[in-house]
Amino acid sequence: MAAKETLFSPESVIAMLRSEGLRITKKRSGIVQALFEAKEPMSLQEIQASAASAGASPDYATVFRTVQLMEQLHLVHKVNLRRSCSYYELSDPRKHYDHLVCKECGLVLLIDIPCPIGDAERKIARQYGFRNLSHSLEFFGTCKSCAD
Amino acid sequence: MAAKETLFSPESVIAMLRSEGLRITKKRSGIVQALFEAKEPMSLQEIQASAASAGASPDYATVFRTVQLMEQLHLVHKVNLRRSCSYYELSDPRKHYDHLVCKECGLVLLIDIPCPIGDAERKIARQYGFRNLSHSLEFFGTCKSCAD
DNA sequence: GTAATTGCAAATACTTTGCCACGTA
DNA sequence: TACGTGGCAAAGTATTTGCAATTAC
Repeated sequence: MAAKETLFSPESVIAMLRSEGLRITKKRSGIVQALFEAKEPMSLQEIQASAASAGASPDYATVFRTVQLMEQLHLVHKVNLRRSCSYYELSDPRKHYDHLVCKECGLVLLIDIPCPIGDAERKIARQYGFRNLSHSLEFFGTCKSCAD
Repeated sequence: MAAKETLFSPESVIAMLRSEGLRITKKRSGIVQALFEAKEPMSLQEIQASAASAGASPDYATVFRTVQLMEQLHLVHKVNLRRSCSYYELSDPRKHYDHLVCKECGLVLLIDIPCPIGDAERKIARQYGFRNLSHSLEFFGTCKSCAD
């Protein structure tokens, strides 16, 4: 583990992949880029489409394998949108990725609350003996337009 | 909506299903029973297996449809375990179902923190104009035994 | 040049539906 | 009896893998 956290950017992620002995290809860069441009969690198909429109045109299997790799390296994680496929987003350890989801229309908003979880997280880590805690927090409800 | 919350038990869930005009069968009772006996969120397969070992032997499709029904009635919900299939657990409206998951071995613990989310939930509801908010909160980390 | 990576296509897994026999109310 | 429910089997969707061609280093 690094003594000092490096900046979390496409470049730093690429550097991390490289330092794992992985090769940097146009496809992989495109996938990393797509994840960084995301406004909300993406399905593998969405990642593929975004990477495609940015010049790289990775095969679906390539997206799958790259995301899987990044997941193992804790660079991305799955988000629960209560849908039928998996959604992924970056895991910047210094950021919160908490979401607000409309159960009716599927709208997904990224919310930046002053995170009431930090304290609880530390408490839980201590109490249960867990390390490297992160969390996944999603709120589900009915948005304004759908309430009408 | 009932003026007074009834006890959340297999019987009350059965009663709710009945009051929706649904028929109570051995299969459905078995599925409800399985969910109540669960120590952690269950996949459809696990629900099926549990119901089977308790005497009912519902078809997978039956489990799927029953759980889907219960989900629509807000009696169960999906939980994000960052795995490839869906996991379900009961939705007792008076309880929190927050989880602590080990990323290494898959251990899942139900934690009962004094819920620091309630306040945030109300704040978010107001700020974003959402109604009927509920949330899903999971902590991911490395458990004590896996840290060795 | 060597070994990792990619695309293709197939295999697997999970989810969802149609239809008729069956059982509950 | 009437209509909701269950099982079977198939269809639909998402995930995962094998292998030969390709490409980064």
